[in-house]
Amino acid sequence: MHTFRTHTCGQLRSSDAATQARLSGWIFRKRDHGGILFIDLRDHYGVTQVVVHPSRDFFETIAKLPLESVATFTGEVVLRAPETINPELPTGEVELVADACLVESAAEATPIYIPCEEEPSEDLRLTYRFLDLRRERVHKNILLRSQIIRFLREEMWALGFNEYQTPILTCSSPEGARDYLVPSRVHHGKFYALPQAPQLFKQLLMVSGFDKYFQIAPCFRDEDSRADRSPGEFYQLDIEMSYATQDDIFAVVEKVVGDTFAKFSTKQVDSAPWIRIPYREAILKYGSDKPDLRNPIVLFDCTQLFAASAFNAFAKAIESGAVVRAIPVKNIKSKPRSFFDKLGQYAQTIGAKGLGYLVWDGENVKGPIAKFLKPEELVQLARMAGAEDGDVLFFVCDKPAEAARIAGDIRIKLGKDLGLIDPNVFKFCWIVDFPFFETDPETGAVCFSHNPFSMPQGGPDALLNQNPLDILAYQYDVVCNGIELSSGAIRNHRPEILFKAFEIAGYPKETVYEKFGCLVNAFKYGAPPHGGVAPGVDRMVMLLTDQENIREVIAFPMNQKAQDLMMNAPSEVTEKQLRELHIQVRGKNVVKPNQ
RNA sequence: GGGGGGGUGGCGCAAUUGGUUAGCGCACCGGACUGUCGAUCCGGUGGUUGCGGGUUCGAGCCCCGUUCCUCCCGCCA
Repeated sequence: MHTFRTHTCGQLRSSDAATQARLSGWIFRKRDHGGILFIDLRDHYGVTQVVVHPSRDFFETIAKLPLESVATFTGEVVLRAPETINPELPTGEVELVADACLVESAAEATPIYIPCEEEPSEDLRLTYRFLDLRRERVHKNILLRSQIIRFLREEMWALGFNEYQTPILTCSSPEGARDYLVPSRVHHGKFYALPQAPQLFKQLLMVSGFDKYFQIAPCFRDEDSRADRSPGEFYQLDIEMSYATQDDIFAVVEKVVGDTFAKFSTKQVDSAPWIRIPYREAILKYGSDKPDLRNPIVLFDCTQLFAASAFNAFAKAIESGAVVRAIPVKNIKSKPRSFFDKLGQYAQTIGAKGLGYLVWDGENVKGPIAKFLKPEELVQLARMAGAEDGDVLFFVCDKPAEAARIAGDIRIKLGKDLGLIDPNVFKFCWIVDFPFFETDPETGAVCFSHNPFSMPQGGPDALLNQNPLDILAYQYDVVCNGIELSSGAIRNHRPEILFKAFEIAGYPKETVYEKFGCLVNAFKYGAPPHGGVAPGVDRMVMLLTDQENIREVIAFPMNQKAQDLMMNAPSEVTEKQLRELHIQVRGKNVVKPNQ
């Protein structure tokens, strides 16, 4: 009688030699020598080599058993001969010599070969996600996600925050993203909505006196996806604090997010406090409100210089409202003509009318637009850019928003193409001082630029006495390596300021009550000043695992068209279900009864 | 809604830019092999090149339509 200890496939070491062990797992790889069979047995914890000798009665069975079948082996842990040690494996100094074997579950040939290094197509991976998740890279991502979420909770608890749950079935909110609607069976013709964020609830918790709230909160938005934005649903580390200033909130995020990045990555992480960049400065210098600060290129404006220049293409555009943004790049004069041509072509594909440039070459300044500029203008540009021999200035001329977008895009492309971006650092920044109002590009009327519930800087006085377009909000974003991690704000907890703000945006008091009655009502009964922030969990994990796509860090993601290919969601429902919900579907996608 | 890229055996890719029988690696099947670890060696099965039409002596490649995936713009307070 042997006594077997059950081990994981990542566990056995040389110290376990000569003991009896039981291992269960998937048959990851087989090496069949006819006279001896090696099996790499895999589970969540690792891989261990199992040796099967031909004298065993299960030898033939195992030799023919397809990969990815699940089996349990028992036998002796044996120290490997020195020349057969596998230094790649933590378990590589030993192997299990199988005495007995039980096939737990024979597999069919899998559509995805689990040890493969090439990426299977997205469709296939999502349809067979349960197999895709067996692959080491994705499996590790999901495990790391779990560990990160645990760490985030521990950090929040350590700072005195408590986690509270908020409803998943709530009411549709008139602002923001499209809602996912859920029809009510009991209330004919009425709908719940899934929360875009627990925004109102966390503010109401502040009114109720829970002064330090957090939640790993699911959020639902019916908007189109991007590589860093999963369709339908995502998770936020939702945070709200009473009596907090903007600096207090920043300190919490710098601690929690900073610690998390330091713990789960070997990359260099900015120490607190992180750089703060006013919104308008970010648009000017980086062409974006989510700048990648690893990229050394910093844009600047040279509208005035070109307005007075003899370069009519720009001068005329400037007369009708265009601006000129310069993109300075160090030491690329030796790039071939094709480099500049291709960049110009790229600029056109993203909507630029052209891409002028100047090359500082020794004593001369060359380039297609050089002949239109006077020597003193070139000197002035060189001074503005700090341009020296070898440097190049690219120019984008367009309406302000377009010029910023295009120049920002080219800045990013140059950063990537020229290898200017250090892959081994995380660069954080706060984007602050968002404008409270903006003009609607279509109607020209004043409207909220971002979040109507944030506190205007300067309070009621600013609302009464300042030009609305000059008013800034206590509103901020956290950006890391060009990815927006989080938005937040100090909230407007005073009804009279809220009413005034909505009045400027053209809404009467009644509208505020109608749309946001619950919040305003709650604020009437004594509301603490409060503010918060909500770093995106998926995006943090994405950055920490160096993934280009957010699907890589979500166990069961939907595809770009918001379909779950594995579960076949969304799906048609029966007529009975629809009848109960008082819903009639136009068109043909209705399943007949009893299906 | 718009723009870019893509769809070739089960999987990942190629096809000298319109030219012979559509190749390669992995997986799979059969055989050999007692120390491999992405085992190796020998042999084999498997393709209506997403779908429909067109141009041509000839189409995986060109044209038109359509569909699916992906990236981006719009959108995401």
